Amino acid sequence: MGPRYRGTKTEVRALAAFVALQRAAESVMGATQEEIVRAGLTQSQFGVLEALLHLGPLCAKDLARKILRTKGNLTLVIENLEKGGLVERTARDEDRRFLTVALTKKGRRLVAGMFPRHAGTIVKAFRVLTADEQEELRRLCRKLGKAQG
Amino acid sequence: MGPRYRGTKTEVRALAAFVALQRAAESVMGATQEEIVRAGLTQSQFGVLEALLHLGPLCAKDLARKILRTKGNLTLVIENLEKGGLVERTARDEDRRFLTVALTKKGRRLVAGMFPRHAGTIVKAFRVLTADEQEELRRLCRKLGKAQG
DNA sequence: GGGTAATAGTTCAACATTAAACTATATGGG
DNA sequence: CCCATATAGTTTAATGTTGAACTATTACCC
Repeated sequence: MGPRYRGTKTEVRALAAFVALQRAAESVMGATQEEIVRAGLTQSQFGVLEALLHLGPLCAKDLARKILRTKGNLTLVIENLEKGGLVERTARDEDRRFLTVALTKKGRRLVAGMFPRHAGTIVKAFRVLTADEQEELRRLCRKLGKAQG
Repeated sequence: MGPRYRGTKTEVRALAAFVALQRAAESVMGATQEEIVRAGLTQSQFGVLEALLHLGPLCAKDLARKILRTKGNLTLVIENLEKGGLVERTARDEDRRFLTVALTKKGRRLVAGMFPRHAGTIVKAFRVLTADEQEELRRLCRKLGKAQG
């Protein structure tokens, strides 16, 4: 009903890019969602397991940064993973403020088993882009992501 | 500690692009977060107001699609906006299953007042990219987003 | 027309998420 | 050593989010 907002070309360009960016990210995330739910995990839980698989044991703070959540949230996520016997945490001796979170055998088996299908889903989603386009997208996104914290 | 997962080139390329995509989206969202919180809104609430400002009155289902949330969630988001006197909903006469959600004067004033700064934040975040890069990013993201739902 | 399927929205319970206050540990300068 | 400061993690309250079951309305079709 009301008159639409009309921005400058610069604004329109950035806003359009931003909307597309959000939707693309949501779209690919949605594609991976089903497998994760089927395994009885949340996105955050899977994100933690995946990070531990690829990077080895990490402290909670690093995990929070990796999966883009708050510290407070990580406490719960790790707790729930621990209840499921998928990770274990131990205080670090050098600095007892830190916890080292590591995969258990069961956790490693689970996430390692899920990963090929997970990667396949993402590959499939990205197949609408050529290899060069994927690399260009990555380059542009990295520039954008690095610009802030 | 365990050996890192080593995927094929194709997998590595798609996964790297996906991670960068998520982080870029999070990064820009984070930049806009502060203004939204300061206005006493959530991301979802602001998303609804923004959609209504740009597109005019919409039904809850369309709003859900726009802001990438579930119907059930929209019930609450709209309810909270209504409590704040920012939107009003009226049953549509042609089809009484539909609600028409529209901005009130107060709601319009709020979101229209916020928008320039909001747009400015996004423009600023995207300034690390040239105009051409922004358009290329948009093109790639749209391809990716359209591929699924 | 009446029954069936489809669609819009609501409700509800379970859970996730955040921000802020808090505890515990470490660091560094006087 | 002691105090101030910083950092990692936890707790708590408020709120957001989802998915599934539910109601209400409409569309379709025999």
